Amino acid sequence: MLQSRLFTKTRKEAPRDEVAKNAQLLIRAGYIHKEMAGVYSYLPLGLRVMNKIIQIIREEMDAIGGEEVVLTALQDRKVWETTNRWSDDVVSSWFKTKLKNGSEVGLSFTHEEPLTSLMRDYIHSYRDLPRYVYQFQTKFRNEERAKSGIMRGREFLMKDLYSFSRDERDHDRFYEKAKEAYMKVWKRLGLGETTYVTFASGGSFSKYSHEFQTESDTGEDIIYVDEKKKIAVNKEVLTDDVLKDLGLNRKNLIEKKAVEVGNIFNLGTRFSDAFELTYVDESGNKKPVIMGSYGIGPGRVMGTIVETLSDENGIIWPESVAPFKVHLILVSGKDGAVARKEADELYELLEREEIETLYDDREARAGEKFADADLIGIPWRIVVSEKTVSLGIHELKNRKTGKTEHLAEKELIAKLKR
RNA sequence: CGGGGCGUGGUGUAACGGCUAACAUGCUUGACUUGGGAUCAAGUGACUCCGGGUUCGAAUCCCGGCGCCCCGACCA
Repeated sequence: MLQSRLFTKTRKEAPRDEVAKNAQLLIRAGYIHKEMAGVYSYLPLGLRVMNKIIQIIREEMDAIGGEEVVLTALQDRKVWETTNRWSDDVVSSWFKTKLKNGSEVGLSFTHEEPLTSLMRDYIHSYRDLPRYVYQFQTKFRNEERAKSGIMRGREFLMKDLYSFSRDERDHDRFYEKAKEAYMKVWKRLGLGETTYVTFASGGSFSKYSHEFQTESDTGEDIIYVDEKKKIAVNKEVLTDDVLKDLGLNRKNLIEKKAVEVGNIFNLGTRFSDAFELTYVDESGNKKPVIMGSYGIGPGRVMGTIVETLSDENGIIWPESVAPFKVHLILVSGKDGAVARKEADELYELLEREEIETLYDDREARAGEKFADADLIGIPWRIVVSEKTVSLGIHELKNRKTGKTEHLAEKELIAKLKR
């Protein structure tokens, strides 16, 4: 993509009303735009990152048998009255509005109810189980206090998967698979080293739920990590009994602040009972479906990556989610035509080789372009200037390590194609 | 929802109750320049968040509203 075609621009200063690093950098670099407190639009660069995060999650959900859908954001009051979760006294974060005829509808804050209700039309027999249904969908939550940039918003995207199993044994088996899939997701997103499976409160159907907590000072949670065992316990449930139960020793635990990037929990028959979602087994017995819920917030993931992986000059995206793989920068001297021609040709070559490239073809000084490139944070930078043209080499710099190398064209392409 | 802070050109800041609201940046034009946000020149851009009040006079003081940020509580 030609940078001159990008309508967003970088800015030197962050807006006064943003304190969180994620929002400051993402706004300065032109990834997002703030509409109001806790509500952000995603701009071309931001959308590219978001789509990559989504795709990684999608691939891992598909790999464990997920079937993707998109449910509606407008929600039927009746469905929520089934589980007694319509009232504002029970769920305070509802956004509600009215149809022209006066009847109330809600804006989805989660989807257990509508999906359970929907699945009643499709699950009747043990032959219809198990099912793993997921979506990427906007959630609306009337947070009393939005904060930390894109980390806690009033409108945000969420991947939520719901499992429908015939019994606890099947459910547990999938639950473990989902846990592993989640760990793969963090690894692919560049958060593998700092994200821990964390034991948290479980509710009425299991002793624990599991949160996926990424170390970060902006986090709202306090977790206690056993680094050897790579597991953690949320402070909320930390007691001697729990430690004993999990086989952990208080002495080995390190306190850390962390961001909850995902969570999974056993819903048991809470929703299937309420909606009478049942199936008939081989012997003709009617049984309730066992459900589970598995969430990840892609926007929060994006914010967490920026919080975790950035330096004083800007963002440092992992290759897997970077908006582009390569930032090609033209530095044109007195007679810019030669360098420009060379850069144009290299850009075409990179495009042909399907290496995602942002080409800074603008007429601007080198320093400004470098500063922009650091801020935007694309992993690889190629500089084409009079110097590189006259030497007949390609200069490749790594955003993360700062290492620069000089390569012939073939080597360059080979390296970037990996 | 309790407590605190703050609303001034697009952005970041300044201005004792008193001159035409200043500076930087951005943007436009030109010159010079092209390996780390250069330099110079000329322009552009604000009903000082909204509404009321006090005063000869309000960006500044008072009241109300709206918005934003932070701490805490809450977080299906």
